[in-house]
Amino acid sequence: MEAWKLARDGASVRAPLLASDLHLPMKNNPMLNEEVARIFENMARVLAFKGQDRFRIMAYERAAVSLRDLEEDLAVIAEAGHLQEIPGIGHDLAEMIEEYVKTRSIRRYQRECRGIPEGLIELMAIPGLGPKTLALLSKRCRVKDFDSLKQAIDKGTLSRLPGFGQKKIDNLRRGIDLWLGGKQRMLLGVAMPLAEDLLENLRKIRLVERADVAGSIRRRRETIGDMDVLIISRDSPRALEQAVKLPVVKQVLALGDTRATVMIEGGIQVDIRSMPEESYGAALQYFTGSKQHNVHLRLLGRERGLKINEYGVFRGNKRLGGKDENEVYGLLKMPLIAPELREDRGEIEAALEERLPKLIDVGDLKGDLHTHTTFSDGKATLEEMVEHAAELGYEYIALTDHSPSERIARGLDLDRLEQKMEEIERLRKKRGNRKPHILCGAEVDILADGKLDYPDEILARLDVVVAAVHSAFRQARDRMTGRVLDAIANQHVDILGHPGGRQLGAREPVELDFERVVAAAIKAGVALEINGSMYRLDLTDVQAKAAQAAGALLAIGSDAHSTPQMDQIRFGVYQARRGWIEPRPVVNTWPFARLHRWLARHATRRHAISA
DNA sequence: GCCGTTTTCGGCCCGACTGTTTTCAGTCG
Repeated sequence: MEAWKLARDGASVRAPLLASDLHLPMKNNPMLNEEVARIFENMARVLAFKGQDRFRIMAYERAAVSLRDLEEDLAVIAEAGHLQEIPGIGHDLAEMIEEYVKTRSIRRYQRECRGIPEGLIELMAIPGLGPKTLALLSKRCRVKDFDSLKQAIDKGTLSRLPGFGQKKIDNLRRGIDLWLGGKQRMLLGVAMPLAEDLLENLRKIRLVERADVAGSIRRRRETIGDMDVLIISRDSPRALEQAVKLPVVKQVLALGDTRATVMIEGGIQVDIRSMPEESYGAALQYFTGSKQHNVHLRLLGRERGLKINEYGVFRGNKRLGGKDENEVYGLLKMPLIAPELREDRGEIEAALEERLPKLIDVGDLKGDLHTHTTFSDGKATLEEMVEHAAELGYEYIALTDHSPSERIARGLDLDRLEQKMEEIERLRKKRGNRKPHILCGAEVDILADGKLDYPDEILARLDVVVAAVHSAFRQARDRMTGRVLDAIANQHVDILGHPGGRQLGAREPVELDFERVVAAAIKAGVALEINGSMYRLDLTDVQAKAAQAAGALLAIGSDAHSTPQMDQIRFGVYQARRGWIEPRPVVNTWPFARLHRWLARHATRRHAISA
């Protein structure tokens, strides 16, 4: 499987970056695990709605998470009889998975769903709307799906319910907006593997000479609406006919001689366009967008007497080019602009003046400074994480487990932290001179009052301190800003983790005076994180750009909770590229010696890191 | 419903926050 490398932009990739590149068996049905995970998730919701035992509910939730983390196909595991080796899968759930693999349905699930209106349970995914509220709404307001919920809110019937005030109703409205937004757009981290899978299948069709994804996926936007795919074929109608028969295609919405529209597994709509070879670059440029970027470009062309469309660049009827993207930009007297920059945020002017940034690439990273292990809520042991870092070719890795306030994540109390330090020391001895350097760190909660979750004398003994907000997200702007500034002012803090605190489609960012935070971070030499978790991508592209322009240091972290997730750091890099980020200010592109000097910038820290 | 190097039964996810209360229920992580 071809990784999503950025080779077409002249960048190189040093290490394999997909789990599929790392000798793991390929899934033969990438959606099967997800389908079962969704059923278990739904089962948990149904049981919660019925007010069943919370531990039973948790078991289903845990199983769903566990399945999503799986690299192998469930059908393969079931075949081998190893289902119960999956964490969180016992006798009963294994049986249910087997049944699903065989029959594509689970009788027990259907039994539990009986009598519950379709469309009711999914409402529980609305932030702020839990099982109790939903049960109440269902009983007292006849809410049975999204429409009836909306009606109940608009008619004002909710305010008559016990415990329902104006604020609660406003919150529910906000939750619905978030949910709708999250529903319409898919996370980049979900869409990219689907695109990858589709391209791989398209390229296997003999009549397809080339296939690429364009659109917002190619620009690496954090969420994706639909997918645009381009192909070259000598026989477009027949190639498209074969394309819509691929197993990943669930529904054919349109099929013509040069274009097909389909719905693929995962519920995403795909436009497949077949283009003549001489127009391919122009088409790739055109369908990559963004719209604003293209409008600006075409305007520029017109000033020079050129017409630009998806078939090429023309003067009158004379075709000047369009075979590849370089030609298109070249005819406008500018170098190729990386897809991530094409948002009309000044990149065209920068290209004309030859001051485009030299964008960071995955291959520039020399380590990961934000990871979790089994000491807190990670899935992989300390040693497994270090070993995977070695496979990625990293010079260093920081293991930054949670602090005690993060109870749900089994944050480390002082005893456990002591144990972790000892284990790291043992591992360092065992590994000798082999890379990577192992840094003992913590992701330390910034408590509601701005204090940190470990005392200073403990922080002083850590090699890397990532400080982050994990609670009291709704504090007013002044209070939240003061809280974060307090954390930055602590001399032991190195990185401000996921500064915005948002989760895509699920939680709004915190209210923060970002400029003041950047200024304080610069003064203190603290790096701002670009968190690579596909659910966070935080800083945003715009914030990252502003931070770099102001002179701030940055760190790109995977926030990995398992070894495969370490590879997701690429999403942080994509986000950085969208923010015009160059390698220079990103501390984890630095060689270890330089990173070490930075980490040891405060006298209290100088003794700490053993190398 | 899962899990087990004290347990095959009895633990497991409990504290913070919000909004609504006047002592607490629901939701979230």
